[in-house]
Amino acid sequence: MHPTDALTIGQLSTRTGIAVSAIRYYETQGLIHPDRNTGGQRQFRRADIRRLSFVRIAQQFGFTIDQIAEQLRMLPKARTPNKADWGRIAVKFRKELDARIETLTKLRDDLDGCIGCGCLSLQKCKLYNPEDVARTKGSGPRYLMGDTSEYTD
Amino acid sequence: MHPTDALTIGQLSTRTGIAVSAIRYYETQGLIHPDRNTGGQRQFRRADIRRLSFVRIAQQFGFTIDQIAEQLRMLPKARTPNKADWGRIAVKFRKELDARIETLTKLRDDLDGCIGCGCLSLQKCKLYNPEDVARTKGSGPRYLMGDTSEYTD
DNA sequence: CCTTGACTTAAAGTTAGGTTTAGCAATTAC
DNA sequence: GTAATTGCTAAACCTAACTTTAAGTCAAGG
Repeated sequence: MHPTDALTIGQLSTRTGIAVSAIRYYETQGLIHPDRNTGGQRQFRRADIRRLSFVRIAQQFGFTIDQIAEQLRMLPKARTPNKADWGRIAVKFRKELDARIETLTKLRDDLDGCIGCGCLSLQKCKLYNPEDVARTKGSGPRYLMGDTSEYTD
Repeated sequence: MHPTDALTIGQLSTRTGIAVSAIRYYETQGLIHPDRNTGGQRQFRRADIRRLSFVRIAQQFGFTIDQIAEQLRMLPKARTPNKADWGRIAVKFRKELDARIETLTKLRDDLDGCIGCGCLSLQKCKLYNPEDVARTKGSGPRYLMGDTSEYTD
């Protein structure tokens, strides 16, 4: 029952638990590059199961599709990725994760300070002035925090 | 120059660093409930500065507008919220934060295991089967992880 | 051969959290 | 008093990450 190791999109979906529509979408985003058979249908390899699984894990970690695509581009194109290849990527993710945990922990500690003072005051509260943001735009008492969005005004 | 403590939307925007359009949006989402003057323009109170600042902090923590609105609904409507009121909310957030840090830390530790084995194998890898998710839907070898999205298929 | 089920594309729809635009009214400044 | 600001609403637009729909093609079984 496995003349070749090719998988249809439906089979890949079943094996990974990822919706068919999502898999097609991932192709448009450059996360996977399936071949096509003579009829134009996608043909995946078993290595794509791992690839897609990696995508889901990375998403769980909070990475965007673009960031994930960037990592995947570092995998060898010529051969099937091996342990070491995946390991290198995992190390990068580990670093990112460390950073995020640290940020969140710092935020939590600042919140602890706030529970004590109950202030939430623009001038005094640490929460409004995390060291890693603010300050920069030096224009009086504005800019509470430089959050993820670009439009601070 | 301050006959009453009422603020226009522009003033509130300046004081909080939040765009006027965002403030209007927050009103549609029930985060703030400004009065109107005779001309139909919004009139905010100084307490709204704190309220909006709280919104931004909560967003930094990763909460959605809906979740934030829910918390804000627990503030007293009759009087201006005091330290104790804000403190109670902060405690709830602290708990949520703790949970998130824990999840992320666990994920990181699992990743550490993976760097060692380099597996990323559906059957064996911890990353695919975090204890807190999976299992539930008991239907063969599917459902890698129950991530944030609803459409697992 | 023909039906059924899986697959194809393109385009439109969805949610979150806003921004932008258009056309008009109220305030403020001179 | 009039011009420049600022504010108002409604509706359209934006990005991410997909899903849904429409209309049609391919593959497998009997």
